[in-house]
Amino acid sequence: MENMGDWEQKNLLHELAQGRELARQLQGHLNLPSSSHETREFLVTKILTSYEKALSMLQWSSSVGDQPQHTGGAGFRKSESPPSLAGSPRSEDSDPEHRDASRKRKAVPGWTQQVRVSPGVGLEGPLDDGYSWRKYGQKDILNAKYPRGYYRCTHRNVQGCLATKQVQRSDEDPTVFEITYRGRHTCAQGSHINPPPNASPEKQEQLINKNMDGQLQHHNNHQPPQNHQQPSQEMLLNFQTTLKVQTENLDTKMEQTFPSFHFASTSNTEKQVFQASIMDSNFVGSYSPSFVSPATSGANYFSVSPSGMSGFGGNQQHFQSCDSELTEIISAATSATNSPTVGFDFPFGQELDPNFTFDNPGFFS
DNA sequence: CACATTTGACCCAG
DNA sequence: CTGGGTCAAATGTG
Repeated sequence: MENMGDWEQKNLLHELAQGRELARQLQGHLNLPSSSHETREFLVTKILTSYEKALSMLQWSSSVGDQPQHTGGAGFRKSESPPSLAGSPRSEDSDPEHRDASRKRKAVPGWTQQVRVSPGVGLEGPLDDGYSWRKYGQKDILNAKYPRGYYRCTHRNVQGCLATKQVQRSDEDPTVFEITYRGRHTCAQGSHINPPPNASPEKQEQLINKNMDGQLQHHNNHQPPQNHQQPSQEMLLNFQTTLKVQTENLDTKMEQTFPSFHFASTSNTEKQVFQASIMDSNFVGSYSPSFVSPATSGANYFSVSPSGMSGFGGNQQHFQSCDSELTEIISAATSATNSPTVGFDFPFGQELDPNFTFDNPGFFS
C-alpha cells in the first residue's frame, strides 16, 4: 500500500527537520561568544550532511533533465507524411517494393537523464521508470562501446502511445546509463503505481551485462507477478544509496540549462509545465492520466512483470513532454545532483492541469 | 501459445 | 556515403 511513500517521506522530513534544528543551534552559537569555531564548524558539517542526505533521498527517486529550445526552436513539427499514429503503421505493406517512405524521422526532442547504479548490488535495475517498454532495436554507436537500445511503449499499437526511450551505457562508466526519453505516454501505466510496476528495462540491463561481460546472469526476468509487497526498508535504503540519478543535458550547456531551466524559455510556441512531485507514488498517481484507453477499449494486460523485489523500484521519474503544439509536462521529484546554485524552487507543486488532454497521438500529420 | 527480444535489412538526415 | 533510428522476421521465453 502506501506505507512506502510514507516511510520515505518520514525519513526525509526527519532529515530536514534535523537540519533545521542544527541550523538553529548554529544560529545560537553565533551569538554565543563562548562557542568555539570547532563547534560551529561541526554544526555546519552536520547541517551539510543532513542536506546531503535529504537530497540523495530525493534523487534516488527521480530527477529532471530537459531542455527545450535547442533543436533550433524552429520547430520540429514536420508536416510530411504522418507517422503511423493510431492506426497500424503503414499496415504491413507486404510489398518489398516500395516501402513507402513514410518512415520519416522526426526531430528528436528529448531529454536524457543519466542513471547510475552501483555495481555489486544484486538489483541494478532501477532503470525502471514505471512504464513497460518493448525493445525494438539495438545499434552499435560509433563512439560508444556499448550498443544503444531502443525501446517503445508496449502499448504503442494499441493506444498509439508514442513514448520511446533509448538506453545507452556509458563507455567508461558501466554503471552509468543514459536514458533518453522521447514522446509522451498516452497509455495508462505509471498512474496507479501502488505496486511498484516494473517495466522491463532492467532486463535489458542484465542482458547487456550478460552480453558484455558474460557474467551476471540472474535470469530473474519474471518473478511472481503477485507479491508486490514492499521490499524491506533496508532494501530501499540500498536503493537510494546505490542509485544515483543525475541529469545532464547533451548540449553540454548545463549551466545554461539549469538556471534558465526555469522554463523561462517560454517560447511563444512552447509551453511547459513543470511539476515537482515528491517520490510519493500516490501523489503522482493522482495526476496521472486516469485516462481511459482511447482507441481500443480496455487496456491490455496490466501485469507489468514486476521483477520481484525490486518492488519499489518504481520511481516515477517519467517526464512527459510534447512538441510545440502540445503542452510539455515534466514531472520530476528533485533534480540536479550537484546542482550548484539551482534554486529550483518549483512553485508549482500542485497537480497538473486538469485538462491534460493527452494529446491524442493520432494527429500528427 | 502469446508475448518479448534479437538481429540484419531498410530508411533517412546530414 | 555514413551513422543512427526503425522495422519485421526469426528466435526466445514463460
